[in-house]
Parts: sequence; structure tokens; C-alpha cells
Amino acid sequence: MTWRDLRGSSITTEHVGQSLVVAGWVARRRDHGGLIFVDLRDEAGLVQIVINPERAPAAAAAARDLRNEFVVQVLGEVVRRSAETVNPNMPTGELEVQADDLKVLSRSTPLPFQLDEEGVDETLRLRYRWLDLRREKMQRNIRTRAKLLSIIRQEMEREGFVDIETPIMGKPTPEGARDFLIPTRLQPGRFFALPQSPQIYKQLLVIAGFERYFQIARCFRDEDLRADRLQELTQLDVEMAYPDGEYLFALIERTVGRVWQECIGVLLETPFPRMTWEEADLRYGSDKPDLRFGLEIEDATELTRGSEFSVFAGAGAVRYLRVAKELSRGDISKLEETAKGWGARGLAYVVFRENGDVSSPIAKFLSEDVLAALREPGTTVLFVADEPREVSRILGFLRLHLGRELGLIDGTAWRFTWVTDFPMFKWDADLERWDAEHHPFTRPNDESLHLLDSDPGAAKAIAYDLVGNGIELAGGSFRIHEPDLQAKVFDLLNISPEEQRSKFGFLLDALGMGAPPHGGIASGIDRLSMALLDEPYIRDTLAFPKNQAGLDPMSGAPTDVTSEQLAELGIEVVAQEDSSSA
RNA sequence: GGGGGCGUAGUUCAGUUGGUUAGAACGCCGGCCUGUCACGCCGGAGGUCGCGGGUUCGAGUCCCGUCGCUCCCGCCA
Repeated sequence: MTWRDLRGSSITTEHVGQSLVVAGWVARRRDHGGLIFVDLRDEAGLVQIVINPERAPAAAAAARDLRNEFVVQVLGEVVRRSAETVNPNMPTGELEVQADDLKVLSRSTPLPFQLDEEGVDETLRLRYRWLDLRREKMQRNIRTRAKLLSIIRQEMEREGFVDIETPIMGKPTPEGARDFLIPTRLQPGRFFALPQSPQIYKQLLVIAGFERYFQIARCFRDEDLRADRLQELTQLDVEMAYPDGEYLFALIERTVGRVWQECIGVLLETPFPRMTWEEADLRYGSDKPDLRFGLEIEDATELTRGSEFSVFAGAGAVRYLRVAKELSRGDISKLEETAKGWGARGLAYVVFRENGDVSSPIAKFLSEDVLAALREPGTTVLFVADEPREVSRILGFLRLHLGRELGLIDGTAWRFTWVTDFPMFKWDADLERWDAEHHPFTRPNDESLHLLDSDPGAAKAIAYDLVGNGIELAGGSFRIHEPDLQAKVFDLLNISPEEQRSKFGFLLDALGMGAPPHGGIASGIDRLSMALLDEPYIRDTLAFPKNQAGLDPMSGAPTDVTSEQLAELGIEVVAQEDSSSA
């Protein structure tokens, strides 16, 4: 007799009556009615194996010692059980395999945690990641991520984008995040850096004549980790010559649309709506607005200009959120504390009661006209007054906070939007200089070119982000392709000509040798997976993540190295936090 | 760098105003039952209450310190 080998795939009703070889982990074993029942766990879930000692004495003997998580291989016939004997709540379904033979392929020690248990300590999960990954949710996450990557590659290749790898060991970058540095034996005392992004390489590739480039690139940043932040991340990197914004947006919309539909069966409405950065800032206090709920920011700067309330009268902007509810004093003072944590100086409020009363410590400073203009019975108005960007920032935080606290967010909705026309620069008040909002290679739009000299803060970039449910999922820009314009932007960013030469000389040289207009977009695959899977922890979109301290509990990396290794590299470790002997 | 939370059995947790021998569930080991499926029943093993110090007649519990994990702020062009 020939056996059909079904190891690695799953049994369906089509297999009824056939003899098969199946294999998997033993999830449970039960003895009953003289029979031995074994639930095998494989990719598809659980399959029940029944061993009758009279029919298969050898299999029964082999199954006697089975405990959890042995790997076994079973030869047997698939049977469908009669309807009246099937318990509708049965996890193993209506099919079972009647075993003729059973072989233990691999044994297991008792597991450090149970695979069906929720809330297991993350360090333990990471320490035994190979077990953690056997769990249904992790299987789904990792497999879905693979599908996402596959769809992205298909779409990019269909459009003629060429997949080109760029160096992992590169030049340390002066701007942006902290670099991971790599010493090298051949050049003691000198360091490579891991790339924070292939930004300059991709520009060079387009300048080199690869008019459409893409890469699924690994990027590294030596910054603190968060629930939604990694040090080592994966990014779809796209760049093209003669860029066309509409084309790029449509490309991303089509790709994201396919991903959502084929991975989770959600049909996204495209094209995605768009708003300018300024609009996002004014209405949502954020450059990544969560559009799953309203609660938009309203402006009262003009309305309160003549107010006797000095905080309002002297502020650069007075804006407010209107909550459709009469908040209590306690609620409001809690909100004020929270807002102060974000740097708010205070939180003025007016409660318009259903009965027409007005409760507010500042009402006496506001004219009847002002109150009449704001009046909406049964609502609470929360004001923040300060410089415009502060007001935006604080109300943006407050809006999200209230959205969560008041349960305004529709957890089933998918709301995507493009945010366009980012500012070129933001003012760093501490260092008293301009910083690039996006990065130093971003192109100002044509209308903003003349503002670079007169009013850099007002200059807008050809830069855009894709935001989904308040998460930044992609971002890109058109780049500067003229060396003189690039030098001018470097000047504005307070990078001296000498620094420009030493740090970016090769880019300036390349731009000076016939660089075509170019631009592109990049998308964080980890964040995209998070959004797609509705997974609050970015680490659970990855097979082998580091923990929040940047350590790998499984391998123990990073570790000490021998003094010989250090000597070869010409490195001396001066001060070492002594955590090993504690 | 700063703030919050957590740390008790292999795992997830409970543990009262400080009070005898620190408990439960699951897992593990042994036995029984016998078309079971979160099987059921009986029995058993398993603990430096993260670590150090203090207060007290007495500390899992209170205080101080410290370590680890986690969430947040800073930071992440």
C-alpha cells in the first residue's frame, strides 16, 4: 500500500477514506474507552488521532509515553465521524485519523510555558522564541508579514522597479539618529556605521541610471525602543527618476490596497483622501491624524482677541476642543494635570449646561458675544492658549487622549490619508537653528524657493506621508537634484561648507554630474504589519526581536568580547557598567 | 537622562489592618475511569516571595537601597 504524505500540510474532507502520513507536535493525549486519543498540532490547527490497541498494538505501545510536544509521525486512515457523535464544540473537528502506526520523531522536555496561555512574560517568550512562534497568533503574524512582503515585491517588479541591495556597512551620518558603529581590524580606530536608511545610495542609483529602484532594506538606529519602535527595522525603499506624485501615490495605494484585501480581507477605499500638513496641524494637532473619530480642533484666536482674560489676549493662538458632554470638575482637573505633563501651562474650560447655565472660572472675563458664539448646551469646551505650534501639539495629544478615554475611536474602521506639503524646516529653540523637518535632501516646492532666504519657516517641501489610523505608514519626498540648491539648504541647516564637503562631498559631486530630478517614498514594514495585524506590539511582527533594553534574551547578545578581539580592533573599553557581577 | 507599573511554584495569578506550616488554576509525576477532546476522579512532587539592608516579638506584606522587565516622556533627520 502507498501512503499519501501529508506532513507539512493539512487534512480536509477530501482525504476521507484515504491512508495518509501526518506529523506534528502532540498537543494533548487522552486515554479513554480502551483507546488513545492524540491531538496533533500542525500549521492548520489540531487533528485528532485515534489509536486502537487491538488494531495497531505497536502504535499503542509507542503512544504510551507520549506527553506534550513530542513530534510524532502517524500512518492512518482519515475517517469522518457520524453527526450524532460529533460534539459541536469539539476543537479537533469532525475528521480524525485512525492510526495504523505511530513513530516518535522527536521528544520534548516539559515546556517553560504553555502555548495556549495568554500574558506570558515577554522575556520568557523571547528567551524561548522558537516555542512562542509556534503559537497561533505568532504563526499568523509572521506568515501575514511574509505575504505582505511578497505582494510588495510583486507590485514593485510589475512596475519595473529594480531590486538593488545597498551596503550594510557605510559612512556614519552626522544628522538624525545615533549610529550603530562597526570597527574593523584593517582600519583600527575607524568605524563604519550601519545604515539608518539607504537614502543617499538610492539617490545615487537613480543618478546612475536605474530610473526605478526599490529595496526591502534593513535600517538601524541606536535609539531607545518602544512598544512601536525598533532599533533594527525593515523598510520598503523606493526611488524614481522624473518623479510623479500622482503615480507614486497610486502605486502605494494599489499596493496597500492589495495587502489589506489579500491579507485580512478588507477592501480599502482608494484613492485615499489628502490633506496638507497645515490642515492636519490645525484640525488635528498632528502630522499623523487619527481620522477614526472627529473631535476636531477649533480656533478661537480672533474671537477672544479683545478678551479681558490675559492668557487669551496675549497668546499667539487660542484653540479648543469641544467635548459633547458636561465634564465634571474632577474630570477636567485630571485632564489639566495630563495636559501639564505635555507642557501645557493650563487648561481653561467652559461647561455649557443643558439647562443654559455656564460653569467656568473664566466666564467672567469673556464677553456675552464670545459666550454666545461658543454656546452649545450639553458640551464642554477645553481651551489651550500659547504659541501656535505649542497649541497644536498639546491639543493634538489631548484629542487623542480624549478619543481613547471617551471611547470615540471606531476600532473597526480603517482611515487612511495622505498628508502633504510638509514644512521644509522646524526651528530648534534650544540650539537656535533650523532643523530639517523631513531630511536635508528634501526639495522645496517651486513656490517656496524664494522663501529660503526671506522666511525659511514658511517654506514648504514636496514631502508627503501616508497615515493610517494615526500611524505613519510611509513617507517620502522629491529630492534636490541641483548642487547649488543642495548647498543652500545645507547652509540653512548650519552645515558649514567644509562639513558639506567632508560629509556629503560625494553626493554633491554626483548631483553635479547630470542628476535627473528624482524622488521616492519609504514605508516601514514593521509598522505596516502592526497596522495590518492590529498588533499593539511591533516586536510581535518579527520572528526574533530584541527586548526593550535592546538585548536578545535568547542568545544573550550583545556580549563581552575577548581582549584579543578588542586589541585587534584597536579598541579599549574605558568605562563599563558592571552589570555582570551584580 | 526622567516618570509610572510590575517582580510570590515550571506558567498565569491570589495572598486581608504585619501573625501559626505561603495558596489556587494550569503544567509536571503516579494511579483509576474509559469515544474522549479545556475529559473526569484520587494521590504526589514542586517556593531563597528578584536581591541587599532596616523597622518589629514577628515581614511576601511597612521603610530604604539595588537589579530586572514593561509602558510613557526625552530621543527617533
